[in-house]
Amino acid sequence: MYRIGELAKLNQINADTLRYYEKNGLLKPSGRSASGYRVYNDADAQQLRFILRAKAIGFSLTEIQELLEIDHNRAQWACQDVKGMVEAKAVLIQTKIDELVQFRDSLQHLADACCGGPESAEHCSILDALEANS
Amino acid sequence: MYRIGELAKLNQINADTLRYYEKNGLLKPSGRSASGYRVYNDADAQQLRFILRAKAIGFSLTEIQELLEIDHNRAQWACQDVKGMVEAKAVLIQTKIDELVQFRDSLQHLADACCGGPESAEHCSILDALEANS
DNA sequence: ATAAACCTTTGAGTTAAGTCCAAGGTCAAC
DNA sequence: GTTGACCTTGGACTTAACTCAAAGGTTTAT
Repeated sequence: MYRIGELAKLNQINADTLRYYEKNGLLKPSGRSASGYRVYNDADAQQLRFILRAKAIGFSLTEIQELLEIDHNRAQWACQDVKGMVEAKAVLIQTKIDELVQFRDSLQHLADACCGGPESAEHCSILDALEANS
Repeated sequence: MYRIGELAKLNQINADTLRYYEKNGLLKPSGRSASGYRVYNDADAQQLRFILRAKAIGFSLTEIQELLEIDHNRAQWACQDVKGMVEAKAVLIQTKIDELVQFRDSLQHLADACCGGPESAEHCSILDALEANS
């Protein structure tokens, strides 16, 4: 049994984050104390670790909600559903990687063409490239 | 001489975006018509292309503002200042790429271990991995 | 008995880069 | 002389995932 601050500290997050997760349907404490304090049990703590692990992997909170729903009703889902979600996410990430690689290459291209010296930037090739008509 | 809608259309952006750029000090129209309409000249149009090109490369509007400032005062800056900015940005992007590659590998790892079949997810290795204690 | 450290709720603020809306003024065509 | 397309301003809204503040109640230690 944990109080909110305790559970937060154990997982190195902010108590506000736990309230936020509750408001968004990700983690509801199993009970409340007589005075209204949130009380989390071990199952709650485990679910929180599920959430944080999935987040670290890169899932959004909305996606995590879907994963939790599946996890709580495993019998009603097929392995391929879950694998499909993960693979779709992988494709998205790959797209993002490709974009960034292209971006990095553009930058590298600009930097490579620049003398990089202490001279005035009057004729800087980088600025010229950005100025260029066309 | 262009009016806001004209310049926007030519560059395939929204007129609101031009007003937003003005508010944020990126592009001030060189004048106003008698009735208060924004009037952009060719130099303005060229600066807009500078902005859009830098944005396509991946710079944030704040960074573009810095680039513009340098561009407008080239004599006061050295090539190495500009090159430094570009290279710093490249390092940041590389870091982001590394993170995403790691994320993608994590996902791939999960997906590879999953049978992906039409069977119930009762014993899905992906969900198990997220559930795992430790 | 009181101070410190915790908890409660509601609601607003944060970042980035726009996008949309309302209420109204202007311009060109027919 | 009146549509319709354009323009003006100010301000609110969007997404994601928190984070903070205010005003007050509870618990724990001294």
